[in-house]
Amino acid sequence: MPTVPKSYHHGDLREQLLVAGEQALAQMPIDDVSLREIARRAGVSHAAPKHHFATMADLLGEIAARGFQNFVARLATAAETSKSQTPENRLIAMGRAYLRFAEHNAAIYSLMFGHVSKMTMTPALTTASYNAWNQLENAVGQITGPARSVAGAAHVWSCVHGLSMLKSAGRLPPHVAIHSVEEDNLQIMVAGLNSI
Amino acid sequence: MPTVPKSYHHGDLREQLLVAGEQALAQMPIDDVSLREIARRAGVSHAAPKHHFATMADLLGEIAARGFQNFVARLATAAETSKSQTPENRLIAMGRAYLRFAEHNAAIYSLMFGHVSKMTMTPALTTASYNAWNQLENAVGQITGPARSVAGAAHVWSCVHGLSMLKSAGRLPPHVAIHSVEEDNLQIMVAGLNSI
DNA sequence: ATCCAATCTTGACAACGTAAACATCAATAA
DNA sequence: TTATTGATGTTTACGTTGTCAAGATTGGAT
Repeated sequence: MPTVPKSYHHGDLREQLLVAGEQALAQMPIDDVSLREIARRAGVSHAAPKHHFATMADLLGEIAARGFQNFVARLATAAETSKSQTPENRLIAMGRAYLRFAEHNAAIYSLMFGHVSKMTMTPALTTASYNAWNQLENAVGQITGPARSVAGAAHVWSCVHGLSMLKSAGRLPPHVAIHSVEEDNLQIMVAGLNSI
Repeated sequence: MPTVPKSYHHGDLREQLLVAGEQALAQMPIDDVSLREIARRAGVSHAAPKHHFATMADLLGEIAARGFQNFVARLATAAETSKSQTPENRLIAMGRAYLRFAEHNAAIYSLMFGHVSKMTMTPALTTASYNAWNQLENAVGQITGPARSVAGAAHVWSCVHGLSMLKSAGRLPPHVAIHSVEEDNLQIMVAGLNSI
Protein backbone atom coordinates (compact mmCIF):
# COMPACT_ATOMS: atom_id res chain seq x y z
CA MET A 1 0.00 0.00 0.00
CA PRO A 2 2.63 2.58 0.89
CA THR A 3 3.84 2.98 -2.67
CA VAL A 4 5.16 6.39 -1.70
CA PRO A 5 7.11 5.83 1.50
CA LYS A 6 6.92 9.02 3.43
CA SER A 7 7.87 9.00 7.01
CA TYR A 8 9.71 7.42 9.87
CA HIS A 9 8.40 3.95 9.32
CA HIS A 10 9.27 2.79 5.92
CA GLY A 11 6.75 0.02 5.47
CA ASP A 12 8.59 -1.88 2.79
CA LEU A 13 12.22 -1.65 3.73
CA ARG A 14 13.12 -5.30 3.51
CA GLU A 15 12.14 -5.49 -0.14
CA GLN A 16 13.66 -2.12 -0.93
CA LEU A 17 16.97 -3.18 0.58
CA LEU A 18 17.05 -6.22 -1.66
CA VAL A 19 16.29 -4.09 -4.69
CA ALA A 20 18.82 -1.44 -3.71
CA GLY A 21 21.40 -4.17 -3.23
CA GLU A 22 20.68 -5.65 -6.64
CA GLN A 23 20.94 -2.25 -8.25
CA ALA A 24 24.20 -1.49 -6.46
CA LEU A 25 25.65 -4.80 -7.60
CA ALA A 26 24.61 -3.97 -11.14
CA GLN A 27 26.05 -0.47 -11.08
CA MET A 28 29.29 -0.51 -9.12
CA PRO A 29 32.26 -2.81 -8.59
CA ILE A 30 31.33 -5.50 -6.11
CA ASP A 31 33.92 -4.35 -3.56
CA ASP A 32 32.28 -0.94 -3.36
CA VAL A 33 28.93 -2.46 -2.47
CA SER A 34 28.72 -1.98 1.28
CA LEU A 35 25.86 -2.35 3.68
CA ARG A 36 25.94 1.38 4.28
CA GLU A 37 25.86 2.07 0.56
CA ILE A 38 22.78 -0.11 0.21
CA ALA A 39 21.13 1.67 3.13
CA ARG A 40 22.02 4.99 1.53
CA ARG A 41 20.38 3.92 -1.71
CA ALA A 42 17.27 2.88 0.17
CA GLY A 43 17.23 6.32 1.77
CA VAL A 44 17.59 5.04 5.26
CA SER A 45 20.11 5.20 8.08
CA HIS A 46 23.08 2.88 8.11
CA ALA A 47 21.76 0.73 10.95
CA ALA A 48 18.23 0.32 9.68
CA PRO A 49 18.93 -2.93 7.80
CA LYS A 50 19.72 -4.64 11.11
CA HIS A 51 16.01 -5.06 11.79
CA HIS A 52 15.51 -7.01 8.57
CA PHE A 53 18.86 -8.72 8.05
CA ALA A 54 20.96 -9.62 11.04
CA THR A 55 24.11 -9.28 9.03
CA MET A 56 25.22 -8.15 5.60
CA ALA A 57 25.98 -11.73 4.64
CA ASP A 58 22.31 -12.49 5.20
CA LEU A 59 21.25 -9.72 2.87
CA LEU A 60 23.65 -10.85 0.17
CA GLY A 61 22.59 -14.43 0.76
CA GLU A 62 19.01 -13.54 -0.01
CA ILE A 63 20.05 -11.57 -3.07
CA ALA A 64 21.99 -14.60 -4.24
CA ALA A 65 19.00 -16.83 -3.60
CA ARG A 66 16.87 -14.56 -5.76
CA GLY A 67 19.58 -14.68 -8.37
CA PHE A 68 19.51 -18.45 -8.33
CA GLN A 69 15.76 -18.52 -8.74
CA ASN A 70 16.01 -16.16 -11.67
CA PHE A 71 18.84 -18.28 -13.02
CA VAL A 72 16.84 -21.50 -12.77
CA ALA A 73 13.92 -19.81 -14.46
CA ARG A 74 16.08 -18.77 -17.41
CA LEU A 75 17.38 -22.28 -17.86
CA ALA A 76 13.84 -23.62 -17.64
CA THR A 77 12.66 -21.20 -20.29
CA ALA A 78 15.49 -22.20 -22.57
CA ALA A 79 14.68 -25.87 -22.06
CA GLU A 80 10.99 -25.27 -22.67
CA THR A 81 11.54 -23.18 -25.79
CA SER A 82 13.74 -25.85 -27.37
CA LYS A 83 11.55 -28.71 -26.25
CA SER A 84 10.97 -30.02 -29.76
CA GLN A 85 14.61 -30.11 -30.73
CA THR A 86 17.20 -32.83 -30.24
CA PRO A 87 18.58 -33.31 -26.72
CA GLU A 88 21.90 -32.00 -28.02
CA ASN A 89 20.44 -28.77 -29.32
CA ARG A 90 18.35 -28.38 -26.20
CA LEU A 91 21.45 -28.61 -24.06
CA ILE A 92 23.19 -26.08 -26.24
CA ALA A 93 20.25 -23.73 -25.87
CA MET A 94 20.51 -24.08 -22.11
CA GLY A 95 24.22 -23.47 -22.27
CA ARG A 96 23.65 -20.28 -24.20
CA ALA A 97 21.11 -19.15 -21.63
CA TYR A 98 23.63 -19.93 -18.90
CA LEU A 99 26.36 -17.87 -20.51
CA ARG A 100 23.99 -15.01 -21.16
CA PHE A 101 22.82 -14.95 -17.55
CA ALA A 102 26.39 -14.89 -16.29
CA GLU A 103 27.19 -12.03 -18.65
CA HIS A 104 24.14 -9.91 -17.92
CA ASN A 105 24.22 -10.46 -14.16
CA ALA A 106 27.95 -10.53 -13.62
CA ALA A 107 28.06 -9.27 -10.05
CA ILE A 108 25.21 -11.43 -8.79
CA TYR A 109 26.64 -14.38 -10.66
CA SER A 110 29.99 -13.89 -8.98
CA LEU A 111 28.17 -13.70 -5.67
CA MET A 112 26.43 -16.98 -6.43
CA PHE A 113 29.54 -18.85 -7.50
CA GLY A 114 32.60 -16.83 -6.68
CA HIS A 115 32.49 -14.67 -3.57
CA VAL A 116 30.66 -17.31 -1.59
CA SER A 117 32.22 -16.27 1.71
CA LYS A 118 30.45 -12.93 1.50
CA MET A 119 27.03 -14.47 2.02
CA THR A 120 25.22 -16.88 4.28
CA MET A 121 24.05 -20.13 2.78
CA THR A 122 20.37 -20.31 3.57
CA PRO A 123 18.44 -23.50 2.88
CA ALA A 124 16.61 -21.63 0.14
CA LEU A 125 19.91 -20.86 -1.53
CA THR A 126 21.12 -24.44 -1.30
CA THR A 127 17.83 -25.67 -2.67
CA ALA A 128 17.86 -23.25 -5.58
CA SER A 129 21.41 -24.27 -6.36
CA TYR A 130 20.50 -27.94 -6.43
CA ASN A 131 17.49 -27.18 -8.59
CA ALA A 132 19.84 -25.75 -11.16
CA TRP A 133 21.95 -28.87 -10.97
CA ASN A 134 18.97 -31.20 -11.38
CA GLN A 135 17.79 -29.28 -14.38
CA LEU A 136 21.18 -29.66 -15.99
CA GLU A 137 21.44 -33.31 -15.05
CA ASN A 138 18.07 -34.03 -16.62
CA ALA A 139 19.02 -32.39 -19.86
CA VAL A 140 22.35 -34.18 -19.91
CA GLY A 141 20.81 -37.54 -19.03
CA GLN A 142 18.80 -37.44 -22.23
CA ILE A 143 22.07 -37.51 -24.11
CA THR A 144 24.24 -39.78 -22.01
CA GLY A 145 21.65 -41.96 -20.37
CA PRO A 146 21.05 -42.01 -16.63
CA ALA A 147 24.18 -44.00 -15.75
CA ARG A 148 26.46 -41.20 -16.90
CA SER A 149 24.26 -38.23 -16.14
CA VAL A 150 26.11 -37.19 -12.99
CA ALA A 151 29.52 -37.16 -14.63
CA GLY A 152 28.03 -35.50 -17.68
CA ALA A 153 26.29 -32.80 -15.69
CA ALA A 154 29.45 -32.01 -13.75
CA HIS A 155 31.29 -31.71 -17.02
CA VAL A 156 28.71 -29.47 -18.61
CA TRP A 157 28.53 -27.23 -15.60
CA SER A 158 32.30 -27.02 -15.47
CA CYS A 159 32.44 -25.97 -19.12
CA VAL A 160 29.93 -23.15 -18.96
CA HIS A 161 30.87 -21.99 -15.49
CA GLY A 162 34.56 -22.06 -16.26
CA LEU A 163 34.17 -20.07 -19.44
CA SER A 164 31.97 -17.52 -17.70
CA MET A 165 34.52 -17.00 -14.96
CA LEU A 166 37.52 -16.83 -17.28
CA LYS A 167 35.71 -14.28 -19.37
CA SER A 168 34.66 -12.04 -16.51
CA ALA A 169 38.05 -12.32 -14.83
CA GLY A 170 39.78 -11.28 -18.03
CA ARG A 171 41.93 -14.38 -18.09
CA LEU A 172 41.43 -15.22 -21.75
CA PRO A 173 44.16 -13.79 -23.99
CA PRO A 174 43.00 -10.73 -25.92
CA HIS A 175 43.22 -12.43 -29.29
CA VAL A 176 40.51 -14.99 -28.64
CA ALA A 177 37.12 -14.08 -30.04
CA ILE A 178 34.69 -14.50 -27.20
CA HIS A 179 31.56 -15.28 -29.13
CA SER A 180 33.02 -17.96 -31.32
CA VAL A 181 34.82 -19.47 -28.36
CA GLU A 182 31.50 -19.73 -26.57
CA GLU A 183 29.87 -21.54 -29.45
CA ASP A 184 32.86 -23.81 -29.97
CA ASN A 185 32.92 -24.56 -26.28
CA LEU A 186 29.32 -25.77 -26.37
CA GLN A 187 29.93 -27.82 -29.50
CA ILE A 188 33.01 -29.57 -28.13
CA MET A 189 31.15 -30.17 -24.91
CA VAL A 190 28.27 -31.93 -26.63
CA ALA A 191 30.68 -33.88 -28.79
CA GLY A 192 32.38 -35.10 -25.63
CA LEU A 193 29.09 -36.16 -24.10
CA ASN A 194 28.17 -38.09 -27.22
CA SER A 195 31.34 -40.14 -27.20
CA ILE A 196 31.19 -41.63 -23.74
CA MET B 1 73.33 -11.92 5.39
CA PRO B 2 70.85 -10.80 8.05
CA THR B 3 69.42 -14.27 8.59
CA VAL B 4 68.33 -13.20 12.07
CA PRO B 5 66.63 -9.85 11.65
CA LYS B 6 67.10 -8.03 14.89
CA SER B 7 66.52 -4.37 14.97
CA TYR B 8 64.83 -1.34 13.58
CA HIS B 9 65.82 -1.93 10.01
CA HIS B 10 64.52 -5.21 8.87
CA GLY B 11 66.75 -5.85 5.92
CA ASP B 12 64.48 -8.26 4.13
CA LEU B 13 61.00 -6.96 4.69
CA ARG B 14 59.77 -7.02 1.13
CA GLU B 15 60.36 -10.73 0.79
CA GLN B 16 59.06 -11.44 4.27
CA LEU B 17 55.82 -9.61 3.51
CA LEU B 18 55.28 -11.77 0.48
CA VAL B 19 55.93 -14.92 2.49
CA ALA B 20 53.72 -13.74 5.35
CA GLY B 21 50.99 -12.98 2.86
CA GLU B 22 51.24 -16.41 1.28
CA GLN B 23 51.12 -18.05 4.68
CA ALA B 24 48.14 -15.98 5.72
CA LEU B 25 46.30 -16.93 2.56
CA ALA B 26 47.07 -20.56 3.26
CA GLN B 27 45.93 -20.43 6.87
CA MET B 28 42.91 -18.15 7.14
CA PRO B 29 39.83 -17.32 5.08
CA ILE B 30 40.74 -14.89 2.35
CA ASP B 31 38.51 -12.15 3.73
CA ASP B 32 40.45 -12.15 6.99
CA VAL B 33 43.72 -11.54 5.19
CA SER B 34 44.32 -7.83 5.69
CA LEU B 35 47.35 -5.71 5.11
CA ARG B 36 47.62 -5.15 8.83
CA GLU B 37 47.43 -8.88 9.48
CA ILE B 38 50.27 -9.49 7.05
CA ALA B 39 52.35 -6.76 8.69
CA ARG B 40 51.60 -8.34 12.06
CA ARG B 41 52.82 -11.70 10.83
CA ALA B 42 55.98 -10.08 9.55
CA GLY B 43 56.47 -8.58 13.00
CA VAL B 44 56.31 -5.03 11.80
CA SER B 45 54.08 -2.01 12.20
CA HIS B 46 50.97 -1.71 10.06
CA ALA B 47 52.37 1.07 7.92
CA ALA B 48 55.73 -0.49 7.20
CA PRO B 49 54.58 -2.24 4.00
CA LYS B 50 53.98 1.16 2.41
CA HIS B 51 57.69 1.48 1.65
CA HIS B 52 57.71 -1.74 -0.35
CA PHE B 53 54.21 -1.90 -1.78
CA ALA B 54 52.32 1.28 -2.49
CA THR B 55 49.04 -0.44 -1.90
CA MET B 56 47.70 -3.75 -0.70
CA ALA B 57 46.55 -4.59 -4.20
CA ASP B 58 50.18 -4.36 -5.27
CA LEU B 59 51.26 -6.82 -2.62
CA LEU B 60 48.52 -9.25 -3.57
CA GLY B 61 49.33 -8.71 -7.22
CA GLU B 62 52.88 -9.84 -6.66
CA ILE B 63 51.72 -12.82 -4.62
CA ALA B 64 49.43 -13.74 -7.48
CA ALA B 65 52.26 -13.35 -9.97
CA ARG B 66 54.37 -15.73 -7.92
CA GLY B 67 51.43 -18.08 -7.79
CA PHE B 68 51.17 -17.99 -11.56
CA GLN B 69 54.86 -18.75 -11.97
CA ASN B 70 54.53 -21.68 -9.63
CA PHE B 71 51.42 -22.73 -11.50
CA VAL B 72 53.13 -22.60 -14.88
CA ALA B 73 56.03 -24.58 -13.47
CA ARG B 74 53.70 -27.33 -12.28
CA LEU B 75 52.07 -27.60 -15.66
CA ALA B 76 55.48 -27.68 -17.30
CA THR B 77 56.63 -30.46 -15.03
CA ALA B 78 53.52 -32.46 -15.78
CA ALA B 79 54.06 -31.97 -19.50
CA GLU B 80 57.70 -32.92 -19.23
CA THR B 81 57.07 -35.99 -17.14
CA SER B 82 54.51 -37.33 -19.60
CA LYS B 83 56.55 -36.38 -22.65
CA SER B 84 56.68 -39.89 -24.02
CA GLN B 85 52.97 -40.54 -23.79
CA THR B 86 50.21 -39.79 -26.28
CA PRO B 87 49.10 -36.16 -26.59
CA GLU B 88 45.81 -37.17 -25.02
CA ASN B 89 47.43 -38.65 -21.94
CA ARG B 90 49.82 -35.74 -21.71
CA LEU B 91 46.92 -33.32 -21.65
CA ILE B 92 45.21 -35.37 -19.00
CA ALA B 93 48.36 -35.30 -16.90
CA MET B 94 48.42 -31.52 -17.20
CA GLY B 95 44.77 -31.38 -16.28
CA ARG B 96 45.44 -33.39 -13.15
CA ALA B 97 48.30 -31.08 -12.25
CA TYR B 98 45.99 -28.12 -12.78
CA LEU B 99 43.31 -29.52 -10.50
CA ARG B 100 45.85 -30.41 -7.85
CA PHE B 101 47.34 -26.93 -7.88
CA ALA B 102 43.92 -25.35 -7.49
CA GLU B 103 43.15 -27.67 -4.59
CA HIS B 104 46.42 -27.25 -2.74
CA ASN B 105 46.64 -23.49 -3.24
CA ALA B 106 42.99 -22.62 -3.00
CA ALA B 107 43.32 -19.07 -1.70
CA ILE B 108 46.07 -18.04 -4.09
CA TYR B 109 44.22 -19.73 -6.92
CA SER B 110 41.10 -17.74 -6.13
CA LEU B 111 43.23 -14.61 -6.08
CA MET B 112 44.61 -15.48 -9.50
CA PHE B 113 41.26 -16.24 -11.10
CA GLY B 114 38.47 -15.18 -8.80
CA HIS B 115 39.06 -12.12 -6.65
CA VAL B 116 40.84 -10.27 -9.42
CA SER B 117 39.70 -6.85 -8.23
CA LYS B 118 41.71 -7.29 -5.05
CA MET B 119 45.00 -7.04 -6.88
CA THR B 120 46.79 -4.91 -9.44
CA MET B 121 47.57 -6.48 -12.77
CA THR B 122 51.29 -6.02 -13.27
CA PRO B 123 52.85 -6.84 -16.62
CA ALA B 124 54.58 -9.78 -14.94
CA LEU B 125 51.23 -11.13 -13.89
CA THR B 126 49.73 -10.75 -17.33
CA THR B 127 52.74 -12.39 -18.87
CA ALA B 128 52.64 -15.33 -16.49
CA SER B 129 48.95 -15.75 -17.18
CA TYR B 130 49.52 -15.84 -20.92
CA ASN B 131 52.38 -18.29 -20.46
CA ALA B 132 49.94 -20.65 -18.84
CA TRP B 133 47.59 -20.22 -21.76
CA ASN B 134 50.30 -20.87 -24.34
CA GLN B 135 51.36 -24.00 -22.56
CA LEU B 136 47.83 -25.28 -22.65
CA GLU B 137 47.33 -24.27 -26.25
CA ASN B 138 50.47 -26.11 -27.30
CA ALA B 139 49.37 -29.29 -25.60
CA VAL B 140 45.91 -29.00 -27.08
CA GLY B 141 47.21 -28.22 -30.55
CA GLN B 142 48.93 -31.58 -30.66
CA ILE B 143 45.52 -33.17 -30.45
CA THR B 144 43.35 -30.86 -32.50
CA GLY B 145 45.87 -29.42 -34.90
CA PRO B 146 46.78 -25.75 -34.96
CA ALA B 147 43.60 -24.57 -36.65
CA ARG B 148 41.48 -25.55 -33.66
CA SER B 149 43.98 -25.03 -30.90
CA VAL B 150 42.52 -21.75 -29.69
CA ALA B 151 38.99 -23.07 -29.37
CA GLY B 152 40.35 -26.26 -27.88
CA ALA B 153 42.49 -24.49 -25.33
CA ALA B 154 39.61 -22.29 -24.25
CA HIS B 155 37.51 -25.39 -23.82
CA VAL B 156 40.13 -27.25 -21.82
CA TRP B 157 40.77 -24.29 -19.59
CA SER B 158 37.06 -23.83 -19.04
CA CYS B 159 36.70 -27.47 -18.02
CA VAL B 160 39.45 -27.58 -15.42
CA HIS B 161 38.93 -24.05 -14.16
CA GLY B 162 35.19 -24.50 -13.91
CA LEU B 163 35.47 -27.73 -11.98
CA SER B 164 38.04 -26.22 -9.64
CA MET B 165 35.79 -23.30 -8.86
CA LEU B 166 32.62 -25.33 -8.45
CA LYS B 167 34.46 -27.61 -6.09
CA SER B 168 35.96 -24.89 -3.93
CA ALA B 169 32.72 -22.93 -3.91
CA GLY B 170 30.80 -25.99 -2.75
CA ARG B 171 28.40 -25.81 -5.64
CA LEU B 172 28.48 -29.48 -6.54
CA PRO B 173 25.70 -31.50 -4.88
CA PRO B 174 26.97 -33.58 -1.96
CA HIS B 175 26.28 -36.89 -3.66
CA VAL B 176 28.81 -36.43 -6.44
CA ALA B 177 32.12 -38.14 -5.84
CA ILE B 178 34.74 -35.50 -6.45
CA HIS B 179 37.61 -37.69 -7.52
CA SER B 180 35.72 -39.71 -10.09
CA VAL B 181 34.07 -36.57 -11.39
CA GLU B 182 37.49 -35.07 -11.94
CA GLU B 183 38.71 -38.06 -13.91
CA ASP B 184 35.49 -38.27 -15.91
CA ASN B 185 35.70 -34.57 -16.63
CA LEU B 186 39.15 -34.97 -18.15
CA GLN B 187 38.09 -38.01 -20.17
CA ILE B 188 35.01 -36.34 -21.62
CA MET B 189 37.08 -33.27 -22.33
CA VAL B 190 39.62 -35.22 -24.38
CA ALA B 191 36.87 -37.14 -26.12
CA GLY B 192 35.36 -33.83 -27.15
CA LEU B 193 38.67 -32.56 -28.49
CA ASN B 194 39.12 -35.72 -30.52
CA SER B 195 35.82 -35.41 -32.28
CA ILE B 196 36.14 -31.95 -33.76
C1' DA C 1 -7.13 6.69 24.57
C1' DT C 2 -3.19 4.05 25.82
C1' DC C 3 0.32 1.03 25.56
C1' DC C 4 3.51 -1.96 23.06
C1' DA C 5 6.39 -3.93 19.95
C1' DA C 6 8.25 -3.18 15.64
C1' DT C 7 11.12 -0.21 13.26
C1' DC C 8 13.99 3.65 12.43
C1' DT C 9 17.92 7.10 14.05
C1' DT C 10 21.87 8.32 16.54
C1' DG C 11 26.09 7.46 18.47
C1' DA C 12 29.74 4.38 19.59
C1' DC C 13 33.34 0.84 18.77
C1' DA C 14 37.06 -1.80 16.70
C1' DA C 15 39.26 -2.94 12.37
C1' DC C 16 40.56 -1.62 7.99
C1' DG C 17 43.59 0.95 4.06
C1' DT C 18 46.04 4.92 3.39
C1' DA C 19 48.72 9.13 4.30
C1' DA C 20 51.78 12.31 6.76
C1' DA C 21 55.03 13.33 10.22
C1' DC C 22 58.63 11.64 12.81
C1' DA C 23 62.55 8.19 14.31
C1' DT C 24 66.37 5.30 13.31
C1' DC C 25 70.17 3.60 11.08
C1' DA C 26 73.61 2.05 7.13
C1' DA C 27 76.27 3.77 3.87
C1' DT C 28 78.40 7.35 1.62
C1' DA C 29 81.20 11.61 1.43
C1' DA C 30 84.05 14.85 3.90
C1' DT D 1 86.75 9.20 11.55
C1' DT D 2 82.80 11.78 11.63
C1' DA D 3 78.67 14.19 9.43
C1' DT D 4 74.98 13.82 6.42
C1' DT D 5 71.50 11.71 3.97
C1' DG D 6 68.20 8.60 1.99
C1' DA D 7 66.01 4.33 2.86
C1' DT D 8 63.12 2.16 5.96
C1' DG D 9 61.05 1.76 10.12
C1' DT D 10 57.10 3.81 13.84
C1' DT D 11 53.39 6.70 15.37
C1' DT D 12 49.52 9.24 14.74
C1' DA D 13 45.58 10.58 12.21
C1' DC D 14 41.60 10.32 8.94
C1' DG D 15 37.71 8.45 6.70
C1' DT D 16 35.22 4.11 5.79
C1' DT D 17 33.29 -0.20 7.05
C1' DG D 18 30.11 -3.82 9.85
C1' DT D 19 27.95 -4.29 14.06
C1' DC D 20 25.91 -3.10 18.43
C1' DA D 21 23.30 -0.50 22.02
C1' DA D 22 20.36 3.13 23.44
C1' DG D 23 16.90 6.34 22.32
C1' DA D 24 12.98 8.14 19.12
C1' DT D 25 8.84 7.28 16.54
C1' DT D 26 4.71 5.24 15.30
C1' DG D 27 0.94 1.79 13.64
C1' DG D 28 -2.05 -1.31 15.60
C1' DA D 29 -3.98 -4.03 19.46
C1' DT D 30 -6.24 -3.45 23.79
